[in-house]
Amino acid sequence: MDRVEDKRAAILNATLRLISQNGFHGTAMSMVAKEAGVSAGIIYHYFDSKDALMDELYRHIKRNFGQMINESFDQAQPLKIQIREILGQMIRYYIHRPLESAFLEQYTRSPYFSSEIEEEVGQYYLPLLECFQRGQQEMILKNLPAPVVHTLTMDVATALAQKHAAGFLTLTDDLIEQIIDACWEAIRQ
Amino acid sequence: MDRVEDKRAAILNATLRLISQNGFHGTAMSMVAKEAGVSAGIIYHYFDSKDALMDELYRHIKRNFGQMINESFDQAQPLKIQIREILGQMIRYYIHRPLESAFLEQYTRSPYFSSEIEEEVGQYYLPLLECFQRGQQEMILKNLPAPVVHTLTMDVATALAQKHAAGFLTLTDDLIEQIIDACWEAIRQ
Amino acid sequence: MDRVEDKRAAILNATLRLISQNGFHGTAMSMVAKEAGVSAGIIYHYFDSKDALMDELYRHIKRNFGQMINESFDQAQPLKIQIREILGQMIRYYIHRPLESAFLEQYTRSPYFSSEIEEEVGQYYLPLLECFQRGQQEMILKNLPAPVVHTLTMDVATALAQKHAAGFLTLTDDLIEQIIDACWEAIRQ
Amino acid sequence: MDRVEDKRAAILNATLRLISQNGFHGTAMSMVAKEAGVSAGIIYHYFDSKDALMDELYRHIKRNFGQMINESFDQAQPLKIQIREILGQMIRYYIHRPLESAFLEQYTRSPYFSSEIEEEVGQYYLPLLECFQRGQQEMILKNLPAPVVHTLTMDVATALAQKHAAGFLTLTDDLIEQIIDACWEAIRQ
DNA sequence: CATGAATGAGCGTTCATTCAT
DNA sequence: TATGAATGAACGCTCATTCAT
Repeated sequence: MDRVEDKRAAILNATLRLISQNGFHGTAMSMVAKEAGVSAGIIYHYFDSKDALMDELYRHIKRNFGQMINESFDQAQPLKIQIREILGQMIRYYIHRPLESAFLEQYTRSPYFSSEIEEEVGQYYLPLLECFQRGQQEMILKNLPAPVVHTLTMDVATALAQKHAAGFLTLTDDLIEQIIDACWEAIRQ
Repeated sequence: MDRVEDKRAAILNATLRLISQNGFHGTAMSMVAKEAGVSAGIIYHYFDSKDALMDELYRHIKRNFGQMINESFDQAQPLKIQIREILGQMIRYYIHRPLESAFLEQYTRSPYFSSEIEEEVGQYYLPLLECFQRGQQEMILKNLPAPVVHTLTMDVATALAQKHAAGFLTLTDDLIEQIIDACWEAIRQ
Repeated sequence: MDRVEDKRAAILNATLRLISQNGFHGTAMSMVAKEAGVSAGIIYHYFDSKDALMDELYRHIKRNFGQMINESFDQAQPLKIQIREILGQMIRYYIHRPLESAFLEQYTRSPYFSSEIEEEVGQYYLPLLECFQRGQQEMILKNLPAPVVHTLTMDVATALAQKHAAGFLTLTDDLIEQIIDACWEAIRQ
Repeated sequence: MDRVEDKRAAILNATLRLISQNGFHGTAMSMVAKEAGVSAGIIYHYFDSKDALMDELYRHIKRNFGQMINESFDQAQPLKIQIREILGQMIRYYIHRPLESAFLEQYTRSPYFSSEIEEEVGQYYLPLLECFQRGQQEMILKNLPAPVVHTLTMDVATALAQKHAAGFLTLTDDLIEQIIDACWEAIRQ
């Protein structure tokens, strides 16, 4: 990885750390610069604006998450096992990445959130969507709209990751398994 | 209700409307004043600061919600019916109050959110908590920590209310019933 | 004149002084605030933006100039005397107001200058235009387009006022009379 | 012309084009670099600073103009014809070079404009000045100070060239002749 | 109680200039 | 010579908060 990519990545990482702690409003560009160890001006060499930086970070996180999900498919397994496995990956992913989950919660409730970007990152989740659709066709899952399924799984995961990070809750491996079971019960037929 | 309370209430209502639309960052105190039909200065007679106004609004909403929940208890019913009824009230409450649910989502992810206030508003939910505890003792509900149950019910409700308000989803009465069923399946033994 | 108008006027005057010395680029809003003896923020209470402040100042100066010109008409005089009189007023006006003439020169060559505002302030000059038109109809003046006449009179006046202010030239009353004669010779039939 | 001079000239040309369109304030050094097809850093190899670049461009234009004027002298003609010829050259020069005239108008009203540079470029105009002086001695021209004569001829030319370029006026050959006549009438005895 | 003009720190962003390569 | 990433001071502007009236 060359210098240029290092600096770009440093800015994105600093942004992630600060936003998850202080929110969008509480994170000044000058703070990002300081945290990343660069000057204030150079951020605008890599990103057009604060908004563009946020959008880029969102895409980055969603892309990583999508890749992880796609890699975890085991087509040899029966659909029920596949779906439970995906569910577990999703929940564990955010629980082990409190910064990312805090950022996503902020982002999706902010004016930055737009249909265009949603459509763009949506492509990373086509295999996942298809899997859930097959689950509904084969009567393994309830016939709920995709956003509802999304809420009953991923939104629950990010919310719990936040509570864990904030100290309202301690997520042990055992408890994580129980949560996976609960989510599965919510969406299964 | 006298004049003083009218003005206080007008400020709180204006704040709710603006925050749910524009977020904390997008809502200037001068906008609140205009929306409420009062001068900018007088807000500081009723509230110590912008933060205090937000905290007060949070308490107000949580108090209302708590009252509604407490009023809906029907002790004559068996516990299972009681819990399902509460579940339905919780979900319907936020789905029919998109402003409140938008505000809560913003607030709980912001730096305003603190343990002290959580503890304070927690008192309104003691009967509810007790009911869930009995459900767990009687083996009707899974033995999950309170914040997890909270996430699987109220957080799901606020998230879906938001998606409904944003147009990503249309919540019919039928779909609401299905969501209630899903939440019940998630938490029941 | 009340306090509010005093402060508005103080800001406009400070702007005029600074722009005529330093140009648009060289005049920061913070300098205007300091020069006017007010805080930086309050300027935005009276004017929407730096651009709007400049536009307002331009309108202000053009309005004053137009009033002066209109008041100097003496309909009892023959047209030739009237036109020479107007010419003298125009030239003297800017020569005695180097700040205004410096501002106008800056403004008319800047991106602020727009057809809409030109049209708006143009109304103050209808009697003047009409007078020149009659001069052309009566074969007293050359049949030149209005912008050319404008250049041969007002633009010459502002340019000379600038050179006087910059010390490249000393404008005595005698010299001013000679300049009036020269402009008259340029436009007369 | 070698590479070095090519690059220097490219930077000066790019600057002329951009300044005439966007003004000093609207022309960033990075824009000059892009327009000239060079890197931002190299400009500082050829010019000490942005100010020095502007000064150099001013000298360049004034030198060209001076050369043109000096070459157009026809000593065989009577003085009156010579002066009228020079007048025509001056006016036509700027009218056919709107970029240069736009730049000059910006420059002469800016903080860049200084007596030292004026003195320096003044040398290119000695033959011209001498010619006007002879005109005054021979009672062909009015006995006006040099800056006034300058304003009544060159400043009029640049102002009209600007109005032509901005579309406020259309300068036909006929009209240009009329303007030359008007300027002549202004300065002749 | 109530107003809204006033403050000033802080924001996102730009850009002339430098310097490691 | 030449590049363009990097710097950081300065800009226009916002807004929570105060205070004379």
